[in-house]
Amino acid sequence: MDESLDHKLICYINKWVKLDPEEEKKILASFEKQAIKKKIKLLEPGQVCQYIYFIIQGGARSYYHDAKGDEHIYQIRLENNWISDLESYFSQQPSKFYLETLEESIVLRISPEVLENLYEEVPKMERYFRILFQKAYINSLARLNSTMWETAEERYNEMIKENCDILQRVPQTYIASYLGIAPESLSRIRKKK
Amino acid sequence: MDESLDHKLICYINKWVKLDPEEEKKILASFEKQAIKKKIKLLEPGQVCQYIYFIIQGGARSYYHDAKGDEHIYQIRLENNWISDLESYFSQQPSKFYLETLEESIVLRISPEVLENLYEEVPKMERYFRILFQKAYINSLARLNSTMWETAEERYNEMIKENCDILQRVPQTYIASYLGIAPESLSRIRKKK
DNA sequence: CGAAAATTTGACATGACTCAACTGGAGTGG
DNA sequence: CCACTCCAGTTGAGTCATGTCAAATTTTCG
Repeated sequence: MDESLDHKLICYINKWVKLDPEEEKKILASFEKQAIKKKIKLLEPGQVCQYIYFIIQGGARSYYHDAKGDEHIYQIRLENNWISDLESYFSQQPSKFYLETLEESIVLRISPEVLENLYEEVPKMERYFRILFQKAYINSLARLNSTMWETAEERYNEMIKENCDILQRVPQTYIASYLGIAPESLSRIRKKK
Repeated sequence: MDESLDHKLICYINKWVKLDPEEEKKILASFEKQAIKKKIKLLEPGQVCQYIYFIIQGGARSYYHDAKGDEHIYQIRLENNWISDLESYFSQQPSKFYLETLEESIVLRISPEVLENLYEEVPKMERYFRILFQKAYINSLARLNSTMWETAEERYNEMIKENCDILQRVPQTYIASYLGIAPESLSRIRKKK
């Protein structure tokens, strides 16, 4: 498998903390690379989430089925992003979620134990994840806010402004679910333009 | 001012990382205590958010005015919780939010520069905040999900189950706004019971 | 006690959902 | 290479939860 891809993770982390070569080596040694075909499940409800995944290539989504059996998409992530069920991963309790590739993908994965060790060995990683979660939290609050107070149309327009690549690569139904809209409604919104 | 209150912060942090007395001292030295009357603004739109606040006693909310001038509440926090506008605080860009006490309150506050120093002096704090943001992110995703896929009534019921104390101490209009419901609708939901 | 604020109630409007039918393009097999 | 199926997306009609606006009522607090 192409070793140069590992570099993407290091690049990404280096945006927020400055790593020396020794640290980079330790980090890369902590992750396992995995190649996955399209529409393959990395996690299913009832299982404990064993890994955080960094997507080097491809994409994935997390979703679940509610009490009525309806499917709702929590996250859609393409390359250079993390995906997991953090709640299950950190608590080591069974997950309610599916984790599934959207495309043929390559990921780097790390288990909670190895991550704990990595925090000890490379304290900058603790800093990196502190910053990562801080930003994720801020983003999530913004998304929460737009879901509460903006119309479906406004939310869709913001989405295409910021993530036009996702639109090209992911079925419309998934986008709709991610935005909290019925697929029919999203279709009508798109027609208006 | 009552010194014993400082202990609350240490207790709270000690739930997640084990501090020795030396570290506790450094942490407490980094925070400034502030007593604030009811309905006082700690931050207004246009200002840069200078502090993260740990509420020892009392409570606060963050809110903003949208383009139409309507007020929306982002967060409601009582004692033993953090409140701030993290986006402004970490980016040092002007905030869009108000931060206002709900009751007469006592807080411990810390500026970004002092917090950076504290991370250096007491690396466990970096770990603590990593865990804090991690949990905040997970909670925020859950709140997002319930806003998207549950009815106003379901959301209200979950709220009273988990935060019945907030209900007693905060005007209903605020709860409604926090839940993303019109105050009239919340009133009708409550009547049904 | 009285003014101001918060909450409730009523009447009505509407954005978005649901369900069902239709369309069109992609992939499959004869 | 053409029919056939399948699935995502679209369209239409009807419904419903929740919002809006205005008025009435209750609560709060100086």
